[in-house]
Amino acid sequence: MQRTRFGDMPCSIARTWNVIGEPWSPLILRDIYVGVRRFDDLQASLGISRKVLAERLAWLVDQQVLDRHPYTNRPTRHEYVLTPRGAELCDALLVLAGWGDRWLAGEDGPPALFRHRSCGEASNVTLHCSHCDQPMTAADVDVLDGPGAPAREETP
Amino acid sequence: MQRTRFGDMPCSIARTWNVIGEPWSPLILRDIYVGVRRFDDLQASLGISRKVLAERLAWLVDQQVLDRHPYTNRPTRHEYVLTPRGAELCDALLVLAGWGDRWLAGEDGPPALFRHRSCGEASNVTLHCSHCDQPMTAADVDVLDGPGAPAREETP
DNA sequence: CCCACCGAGTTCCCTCAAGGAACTTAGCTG
DNA sequence: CAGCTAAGTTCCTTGAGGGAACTCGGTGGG
Repeated sequence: MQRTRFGDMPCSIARTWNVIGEPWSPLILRDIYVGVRRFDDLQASLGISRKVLAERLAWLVDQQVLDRHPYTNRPTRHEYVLTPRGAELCDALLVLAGWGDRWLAGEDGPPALFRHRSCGEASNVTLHCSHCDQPMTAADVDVLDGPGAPAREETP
Repeated sequence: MQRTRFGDMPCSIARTWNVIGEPWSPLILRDIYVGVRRFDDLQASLGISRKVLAERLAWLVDQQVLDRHPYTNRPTRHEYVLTPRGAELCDALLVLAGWGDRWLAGEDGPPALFRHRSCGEASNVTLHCSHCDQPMTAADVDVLDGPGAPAREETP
């Protein structure tokens, strides 16, 4: 929850940022993605303030990125799991991680490897076009107004 | 610059977040990517405080994501352009935008379309494995320690 | 020559969120 | 009953975000 609300902007990047743009949010998702699912475990793993963690989790549940469900009654205890929405966000994390691996890893090399289960190799993600299946990066793209674009001034 | 420094964590997501995780950073990159390159234009386009914009631009230049170079002397004026590092970050923005398009666009549809220049179609990005070229998402991945992982305790 | 103007910041002040530590609550467990 | 544990919640301090006004160097007009 930053000062300016990004969620109302006519821009999918801004809206996405509104959901996961606060500090800690992507790291919380990362931890849940790799299997750290409980409040105290998350707090210990991240070193985050309990207050902020509680706020973030509530927000992410509210945004339908996470689901809070009990893993035991007697006593009732909850854990946080990814929703389909949240799982797709992890794809974006994979790309961010790839960028960090490429540009920020330093001499030691990347701190984590991603093994593609179906081919068994540690690899990185590359971006392809959903239409022609060929590689596609931001440099190969023209940005056009979409149907949800704000109305424009008539040609001046 | 958030309170906790993410840049020192042994995690490429955290390190990447340290570079672009503050509010506004991805929107600044987006604007520069689509051609808004000057201070006042960015300020007007984003509605950001001039103070924060100046801070962010300086930080992004410092992180080698942007380059500040003069587009005219007499009087000296500067514009901000993407470095190769920054251009690759825009790939990640494309993925974030895709997620926003899919989950947050609402009835009006996405506010922007991305046309793949080589095939001419408006499309989205999908993630593929850099090794086997097949589709690859976070759900198909095992996360392993990499060479830059912190040393672990001996097996307890 | 003087004044207004423009781009690109910088300074000042206020508010609100991040961080930390301590406290709470509900239900086991010995 | 005392203590423990998971999962928050409360309180306080500090510092970043936001806005508005100010600065600075150069330019162009009268």
